[in-house]
Amino acid sequence: MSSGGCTVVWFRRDLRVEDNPALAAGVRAGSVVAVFIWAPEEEGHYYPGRVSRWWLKHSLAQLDFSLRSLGTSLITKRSTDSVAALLDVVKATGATQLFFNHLYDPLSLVRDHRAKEALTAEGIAVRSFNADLLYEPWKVHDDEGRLFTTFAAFWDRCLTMPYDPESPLLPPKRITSENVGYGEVRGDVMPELEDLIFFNAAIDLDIIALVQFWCHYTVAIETSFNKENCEVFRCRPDALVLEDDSEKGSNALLARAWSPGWSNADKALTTFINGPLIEYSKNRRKADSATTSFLSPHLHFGELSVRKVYHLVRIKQVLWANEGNKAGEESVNLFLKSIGLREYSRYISFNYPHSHERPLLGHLKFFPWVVDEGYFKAWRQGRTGYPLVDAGMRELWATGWLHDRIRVVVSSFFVKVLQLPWIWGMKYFWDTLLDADLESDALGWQYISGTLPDGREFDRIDNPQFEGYKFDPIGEYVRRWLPELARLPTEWIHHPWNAPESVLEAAGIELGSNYPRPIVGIDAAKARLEEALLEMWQLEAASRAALENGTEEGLGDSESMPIAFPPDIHMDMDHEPITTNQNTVRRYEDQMVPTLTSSLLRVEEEESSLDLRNSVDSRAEVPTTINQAPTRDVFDQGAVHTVQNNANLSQNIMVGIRNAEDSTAESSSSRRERDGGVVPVWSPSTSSYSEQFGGEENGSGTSSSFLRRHPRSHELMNWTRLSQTGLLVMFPQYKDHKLRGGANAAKPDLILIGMVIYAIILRNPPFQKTNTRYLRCISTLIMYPVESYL
DNA sequence: GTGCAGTTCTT
DNA sequence: AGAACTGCA
Repeated sequence: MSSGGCTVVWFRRDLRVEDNPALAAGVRAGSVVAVFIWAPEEEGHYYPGRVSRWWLKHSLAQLDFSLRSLGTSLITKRSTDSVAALLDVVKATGATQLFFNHLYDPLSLVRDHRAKEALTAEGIAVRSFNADLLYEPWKVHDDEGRLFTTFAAFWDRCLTMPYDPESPLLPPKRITSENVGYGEVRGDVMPELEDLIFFNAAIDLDIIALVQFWCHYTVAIETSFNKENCEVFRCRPDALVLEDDSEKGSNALLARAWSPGWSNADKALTTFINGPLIEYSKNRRKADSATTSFLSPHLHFGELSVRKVYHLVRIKQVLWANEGNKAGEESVNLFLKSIGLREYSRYISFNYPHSHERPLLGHLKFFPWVVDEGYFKAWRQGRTGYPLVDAGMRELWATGWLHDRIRVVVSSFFVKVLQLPWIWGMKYFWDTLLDADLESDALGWQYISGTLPDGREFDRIDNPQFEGYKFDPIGEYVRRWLPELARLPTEWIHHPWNAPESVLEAAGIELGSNYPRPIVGIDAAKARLEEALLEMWQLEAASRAALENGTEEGLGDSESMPIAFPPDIHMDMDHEPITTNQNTVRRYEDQMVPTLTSSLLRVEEEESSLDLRNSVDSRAEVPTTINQAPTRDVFDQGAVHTVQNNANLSQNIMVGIRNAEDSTAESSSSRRERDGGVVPVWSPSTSSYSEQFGGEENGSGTSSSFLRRHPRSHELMNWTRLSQTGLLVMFPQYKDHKLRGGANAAKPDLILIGMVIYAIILRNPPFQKTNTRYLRCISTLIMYPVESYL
């Protein structure tokens, strides 16, 4: 190979252009081919969950966007074997070097080693860098060169290392790209538009992102329609199928609370450092506060460099220290500690590669876990009977997010009260958390489970009732996520099982039907835990004896069986077939899932109130009345009322979208706006909408078969034939808009809007039956962000 | 300085 | 649960 060959920069969990050492080195060396390989099968049990893939998808899109503005683009490949895919890329481009940044989870360590060997054997120069940590795991050890086994000592050493973490690198000014590999992956225009639709439907918070997408797509659409062919999109990251159709509806909601991508990450960091950081230590106690950094998903995907975080935060700390601001200084220490825990999780993972599947303390492997899928399910669904735990689990399910405190509460409950194997809980976190991170979560669960040298004592049980009053003193958080308890006085909110009958009645709660009784009593749990520990020590002693007698071979820690994985969990685990049994109440409970409402969507007043008759009525058709009362009563008050009205409309739309995607879905996601602008409502999810719009009750009817019959019906439309005046007839409210100056220039914009709306209609049979007024509501929803941009 | 009660934190 | 820390007499 000639020395002038280009460099392949292999992106993984370092999806940023700033402070990316591999990219920077590649740019320095000449021209660059940026590659991302999607090979989730390599992750085995840890196939990324729905929300995690959603994040990745958008993060990749933004990385691609940035790379494009620098002169290259991101080539994405779908593969089942990353190393083979890399070899392909190298061969196709004639690259002579491969650069990438380190990862520290066991799977990546093995894979990256393999990549290094395979490519080196082909004569490729392979170099790897540290982009994920302040200090590489092999650089931190005590004075005798031994590894640390407790966090405090580890972190102390990190903070007193003789040299500072590397300073962050600036983004490259431009990237010389190698014009090979283009055209290899060809998207067509319609899948792109689908993304746009969901993007738009969910965007109204993030104008910046909209502008980016808007420019990007407008150009693309103009070109494609002038040419009458759709090959403008090449090598788009979206060509990877990171979310399937049944997931898009739920995912659309995530975009309201989160903005993936490295430049958004950067903004989030700035916002945090200039805002909540100073109060970090004061506020960290509340479960519901919006004062955490919200940076974890950004950090997981490497959109943000920890070194940059570290340096910026330290600068603030020095500043506050000089001002004598004790609280601010303390806040920074605390925040850095959580960065330190992330650091430590990599350290542990690297040095003890089995830490994600095996307790670090040997004797714990003898603990007799309770293998009870019923408990497991109750926990996942937030039906354990302990309000704080249930509220947390429902928030997790609905939003993919949990405050750290609540993570501790629910996982500690899982391990200590239910005594389910922690690996199950970890797997569920992996599947549902937006910031799912193997190393961090393994560390967290090991800590909670007491399987670390410095973890919690194993025989300690935290009482969710007391924790409840500690983290959620007035029950605000519980009421938000468990509307069925909303009318319960604060005195009883964290222990409804003690409340007098009259109080429960007044609150509309019937324990055991409306809201469950505690699944396990704390005292019973304590007794069982003691027994289990006794058994564990006996087993351990027996095993040691057996080992000493040599009657058992190879029972060393390194060879013991890891705990088995849970039976398959699906994100949509609530999708049980609707049984036709007579027990309506039970049935209703099982299907109780969150749905979204939002106050953020702007709808013209009159329109919404009219159309809401429909949706409210349809809700009344839900086959139970038990929960109707509390839900309504809570929200049918004053100002909240209008909020809910608007919210219902959006809910209707979202559910409509979802039903079209997956008509069996009884569930739709819900979310919480960080600053509380949204009222979530728990409602029975029985397919009232598909009923209303002509589906059978089990939803397997119209909508899905419509899509089956017309899988790509939206492609049949030739958009160039839509006249501008035609569009203005459809959407007269925009006739006064000066769209990008000049009538001709306006056309692509209107076409785009038209396409979006039309595609929504085509994809959603419910809307086909609605009138034009409703249509205009929808267009208003979609146009709102466009208007702000224009 | 001492003793006590209440609080806060534990990776 | 227990150590460490607070405020107060």
